[in-house]
Amino acid sequence: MVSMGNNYELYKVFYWAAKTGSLTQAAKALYLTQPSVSHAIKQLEDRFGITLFYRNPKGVALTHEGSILYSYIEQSHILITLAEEKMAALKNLDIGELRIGGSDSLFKHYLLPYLEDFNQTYPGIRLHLSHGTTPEVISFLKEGRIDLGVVRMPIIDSQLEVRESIQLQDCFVAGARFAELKEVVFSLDKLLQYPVILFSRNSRARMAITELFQSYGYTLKPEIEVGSVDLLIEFARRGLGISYVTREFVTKELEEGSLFEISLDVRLPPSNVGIMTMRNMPLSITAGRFIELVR
Amino acid sequence: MVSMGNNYELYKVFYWAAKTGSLTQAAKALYLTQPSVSHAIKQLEDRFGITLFYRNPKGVALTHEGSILYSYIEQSHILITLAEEKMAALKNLDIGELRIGGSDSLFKHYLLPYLEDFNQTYPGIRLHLSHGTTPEVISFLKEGRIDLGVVRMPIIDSQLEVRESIQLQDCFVAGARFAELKEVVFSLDKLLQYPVILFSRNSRARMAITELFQSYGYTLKPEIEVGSVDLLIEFARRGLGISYVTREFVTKELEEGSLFEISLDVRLPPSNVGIMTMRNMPLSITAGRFIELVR
DNA sequence: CAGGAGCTATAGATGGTGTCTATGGGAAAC
DNA sequence: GTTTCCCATAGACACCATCTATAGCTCCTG
Repeated sequence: MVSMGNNYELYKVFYWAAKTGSLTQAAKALYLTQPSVSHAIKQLEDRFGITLFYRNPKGVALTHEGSILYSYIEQSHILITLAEEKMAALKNLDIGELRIGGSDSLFKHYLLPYLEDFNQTYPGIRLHLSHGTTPEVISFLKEGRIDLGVVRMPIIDSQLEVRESIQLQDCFVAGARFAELKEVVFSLDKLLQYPVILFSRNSRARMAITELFQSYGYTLKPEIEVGSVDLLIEFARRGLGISYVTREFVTKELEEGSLFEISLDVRLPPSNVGIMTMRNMPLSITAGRFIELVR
Repeated sequence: MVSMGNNYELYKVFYWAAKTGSLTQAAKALYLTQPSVSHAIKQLEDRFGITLFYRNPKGVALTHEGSILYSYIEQSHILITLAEEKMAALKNLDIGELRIGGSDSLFKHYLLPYLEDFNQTYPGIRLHLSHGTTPEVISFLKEGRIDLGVVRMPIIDSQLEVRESIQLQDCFVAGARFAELKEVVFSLDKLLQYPVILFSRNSRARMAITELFQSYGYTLKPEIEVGSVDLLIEFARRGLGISYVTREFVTKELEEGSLFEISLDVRLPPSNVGIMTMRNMPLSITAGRFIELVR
C-alpha cells in the first residue's frame, strides 16, 4: 500500500498561485508571505521535475504542464471547498438528518411537540421516524439505522446509554357507559369482573400490568386486544370496556369528561420514558441537539 | 479573498483512515506512526466540531457526517492521484506535446529525420508543426503557440535564445538542359544571362542572395518565382532555369546527376539553421529533450 | 480466566520544516 | 532616472508534525 505523492498542502498553494496568477496574491489569500509561496511552488516543481509557472515581471503564468496540473487541482479544490462548506452546514444544523426510533404512541403523544419544535428551529434537518417495539428499536440502534430510540424504561443493556425523561403513569379508564363506577374504588380482583382492553403487542406497559396482577395472585386476561393506543382510547370511549392506557396520553379525554379514571386500591407502577443512544459512540450533532431540546 | 479551511494534508490522512478503516493501516500507508494519524484526525474533528469516526476495538468507522465528508474527499483524492500520475507521465515523456514552428523546407529537409526519431522514441508525444516565414515563426513563439522555432540564422532578437545548428550552403543548380554549363565557372553577371528561379516569399535566403548581387552592383531578378523548395528543385530538373537552393536539400539529385551545381567565382555566404526558444522562459520537457536530440 | 494481540488515545519530547525577515535583481511605469 | 511592482534567495527561528512510550479497551485463545 504505497502512497507516493506530495504534501497536499502544496496543492492548495498551487491552486491559489495559479488562480490569482501571482505568488504575492496567493500569499495574501493564504495569509502567508510571498517567499513561503515561492518556496512551496518550488517544492512542487522540484518533486515533479517540471516547471509549472513562467515567472513574469507582472506575476506568474502557468506553463503547459502547469495548466494540465491545474485542471485537476482546480476540480479537487472545488470538492474540498464544497466539503468544508457542507461540514460547516452540518455543524450549524442547516442540513442533516435525525433518525429516531420509538413506538407510534410515544411519537404521537410524547415526541410530537418536540419534533415540531425541532423542525421549526432546524427546517433543514430531515427527520426519519422508525416505529417498532422496544427490542426492535434497540436493534435499529445497534445496527446504526437510527440515532436515538425513545422507549419506556427500564432498559437494561450495557451497550446502551439511557437518559430518563418524563415519568408516565398508566391507569385504567372507562367511558360514559361505566359512569356509575366513577366514585368506586376498585380492588384488582374486582376490576377483573369488567371487560378489560389491553394493547395487543408485547409492550412493556402490558407486561408490567400483567406481572402486577400476577404478584397479587390474579390473572389479567383482556376481553379485547387492540393494536394501537388510539384504538385503546376509542374503544374505552365507546364503552367497549376498561382500557389500560397512559394517563398522560388521555389528558384531553379526561378533561372533557369523555373518559374517567378508575380508582384503584393499589398504586400502579409509574414508568419513565427513556431516550437511548449507543454508549461509547459519539452522538450525531442532530441527535445531541435534539436530546438537549427534550430535557 | 478569504481561504478558511484546513490543512489539505489532513485530508490525505483522513482519506486513508476512511479507506482502510483503521488508523494503524492508514499510518502504514502514509509511512507515519499511528499516534500521528490519530492526532491528525483529531485535528480535523476539532476544527469541524464534528466527530468523523466511530472508534471500535477493531478499527474505525465513518460516522454519518464522516461519510459525507469522505464522499467529497474521495473524489478529490482521485483527482490528485490522477494529476500526480499525469505529471509523472509528462516528466517521463509518455505523454505530452511538442509544438515546432519553421518553414516547410526545413521541416522536410532538415527536421524530418529528427522528428521521426523523436516520434519513435516517444510515441506518446503529439507533434504540432506550424509552418510560416521567419517573422511568423517568431511571433508564434512570442505568443506561446509553439515551443521552439527552426529558422535560418541570423536572428537578432533579445527576447529569443538561439542555438546554432548545422551549417547550410545555398547554391545555384541546373538540370540536364544546361549540361554544357557543368564545367563553366560563372561570374555573377554571367549568371544573370540565364533564367534564374527563386523562392517567391521573402525568405532569408532570397534576401541574402539578392543583397549579395547588389553588393557587386548587379540586380538579381528571377525569371520564375515559385512557392516551395520542392518546386525550385523540380523546375530546375525540367530545365526551366537555374534554381537557387540549399545544397543539402538536393543531395540526392546531385548524386544521381539529375541536377548539377553551378560553379561561381565568388563564395556564396553559408547560413546556419537556428533553433529558437524564448529567453528567460523555461523549456517544456518535450522541447528540452528534442533540442538535446538535435544537437 | 489469564494472557496475548489487536486497536486507539494520551502525554511528553524532539527534530524537521514550514514560515518568517531581509535582501537582491529585473522589468515596467511614471 | 527613480520608483514600484514583481519573484528568488539566504539564513534564522519557532512551531508543530511526528516520534516514542504508555495506558486502556475489546476480542480471541490456550
